[in-house]
Amino acid sequence: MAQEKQINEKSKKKETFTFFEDVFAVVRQIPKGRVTSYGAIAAYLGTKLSARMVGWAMNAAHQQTDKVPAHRVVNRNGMLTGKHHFATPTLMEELLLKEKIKVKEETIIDFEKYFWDPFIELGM
DNA sequence: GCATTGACGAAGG
DNA sequence: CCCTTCGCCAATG
Repeated sequence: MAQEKQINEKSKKKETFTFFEDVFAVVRQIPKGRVTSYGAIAAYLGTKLSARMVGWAMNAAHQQTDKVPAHRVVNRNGMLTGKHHFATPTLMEELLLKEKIKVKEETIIDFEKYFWDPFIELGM
C-alpha cells in the first residue's frame, strides 16, 4: 500500500522547546513569598523522573526576555543549589529575603511552609 | 558519534 | 547518618 507514509518517522522533535515553555509558565505563576522544587514542576509536567531537565530549562530561562523567578525554585531539600548561576552568588538569597523568606546555610528555613505545590495551586 | 556534565531525586550501602 | 550509585534526558565537548 502507498500508505507507508509513516508518521512516526520523526514526528517528535520540538517537544523539548515546549517543555521549556511549560517550565517557564509554571515558574512565572509562583506567587511572591512562595517557593517550589524542580521535582514538583517536573511532576506537574508529567516528567517527575526528569527533574534535571527542569534545572536545564531554568538555565535557558536566563536568555528569556520575560523574567523567570528562578530564585523561587530550589531542590526538594529547599537548598539554593542554583544560586551560583545567578549574576551574583548572593542575588538569589537576597531576592528570597525580600520576599520574607529566610535563608540559612544556603537552605530555606521552613521550606515546607513556603512550598508552592502546582498540583494544588493550579487546581489539580 | 560517544563520553561527560548538569540548577534533581530517590534508593542503597 | 553520610556518601555513593543509578535513572532521566538534553546539551556540550
